[in-house]
Amino acid sequence: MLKVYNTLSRQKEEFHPLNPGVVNMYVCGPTVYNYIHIGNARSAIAFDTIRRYLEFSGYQVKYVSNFTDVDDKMIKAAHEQGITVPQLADKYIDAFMEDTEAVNIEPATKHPRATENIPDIIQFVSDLIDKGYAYESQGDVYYRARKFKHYGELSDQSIDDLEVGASQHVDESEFDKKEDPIDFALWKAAKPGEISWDSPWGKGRPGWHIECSVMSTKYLGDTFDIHGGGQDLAFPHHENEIAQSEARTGKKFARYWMHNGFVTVGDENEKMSKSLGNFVTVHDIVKTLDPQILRFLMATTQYRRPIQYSQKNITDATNNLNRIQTSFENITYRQKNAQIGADDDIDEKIDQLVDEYKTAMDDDFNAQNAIAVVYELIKLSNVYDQQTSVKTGTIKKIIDTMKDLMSVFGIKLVVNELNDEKVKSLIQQRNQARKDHDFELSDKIRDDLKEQGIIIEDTPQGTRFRRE
RNA sequence: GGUGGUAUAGCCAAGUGGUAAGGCAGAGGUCUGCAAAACCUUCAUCACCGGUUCAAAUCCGGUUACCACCUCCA
Repeated sequence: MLKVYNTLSRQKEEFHPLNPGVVNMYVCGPTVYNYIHIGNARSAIAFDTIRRYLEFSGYQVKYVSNFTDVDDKMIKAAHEQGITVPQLADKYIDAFMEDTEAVNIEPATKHPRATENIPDIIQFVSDLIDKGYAYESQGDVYYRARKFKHYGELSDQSIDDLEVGASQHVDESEFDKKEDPIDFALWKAAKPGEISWDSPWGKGRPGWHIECSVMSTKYLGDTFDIHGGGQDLAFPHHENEIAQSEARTGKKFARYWMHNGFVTVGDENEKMSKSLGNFVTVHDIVKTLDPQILRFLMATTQYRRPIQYSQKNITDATNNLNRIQTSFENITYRQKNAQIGADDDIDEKIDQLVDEYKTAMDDDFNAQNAIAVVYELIKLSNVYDQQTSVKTGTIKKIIDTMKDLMSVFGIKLVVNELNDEKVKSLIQQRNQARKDHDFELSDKIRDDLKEQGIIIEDTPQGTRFRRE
């Protein structure tokens, strides 16, 4: 039985989707004014891994993730680069797709953009005004936070304890337009020259939170199963989404709220963020780092835990992934000279490991425990590999299981085919030299191949080789 | 000030009452012509203080440190 930590209740709950067998989930995507940094990637990887495990468990998943393609930062960045807001959005949405593909993130079922849903947003805001939850003020529209009786429940804040302006990011000029300082903008009047859309309140654009309420309910229904995002979005973004959506529909909005932990940098474990300027973009990092390693590091850390981005952690991840990959290639090689049939006791042990893996992941996607099970499978495989007699059926089961379990983490295990005739002939020469006890020559051939990045290993089944 | 989170070996990290998973790094060994890969062995009393209990990393009370959020953030 899958259990999920629900931020709303602050405990693990049994997971039962609204419609049996189907999971509808929405994950807050980025504001597309820059390349995504590895903190954004962590969030995307965490929820992609969750999605993959849900699918592995037999659910059909509808996954919606938005692009926020208009807001103050977009307008500012477009102005600085001398391009329009839509041009800026297109540029970084393309980059997003490229970067997320590199770390093997499945495209969402739907990637809606805020600017493609302006009529729905205007309708949504109008509905809130009609219901008395929102009011127009000098071309802006604000939400009466205090009127929504559940306000603060997600972040466990009582309205009176919210210290207005504590983050020092509030625009002072807004206070004059609000009935109450905790009210938040649904619609913002355009300043001269800014991108805008016509609305009943004059020319303007959506506020920050509204687009997620509109797009999630539009594509997934008034009530859906999982809403995810980074921990920093719980307040105010998700709190406001709940207030907007439930005030409008009178129904429960998201049923399970899931928040991923941060990527931190430096000895102080400081949060990586665009505003602090201490970020590394995926775009840059994949130039020097195999994206699979980044994916492995992030997917095998439990999603609520922080991840320290450090050379040490990258090195560890590299070593671990190499170990899995090498074991996979070795057992694949061992199919040579395997006999027809299966070893039932080994097959049974593999089934047990798969069960342990599921138990781990069913516990709020405990990837740390799950990957520990994969290491047990690796060990089992390595030991089996060295038996004098092995069976094709069991080897196939090992290979398939490794692939399946790793693909949940977004890691593709493939054998790097090396069909270089020159290499093969060098290996033949080397083996002849070894037969002749000309170890000087055989070692030279091995060293030369190593310089080309090809590793030679002698086994009882022959000489196997792989790329470094 | 309010709220949430974290503190386990050199590093990463699991573990919510029964005597510390796993990985990396390190040490020793086996296999090998030598290697490589692999396997085996080895490596901690769990931030601090007090309490409950036959028994606590795990529960309770207190202390300390760090991180995050409190309308820009994944």
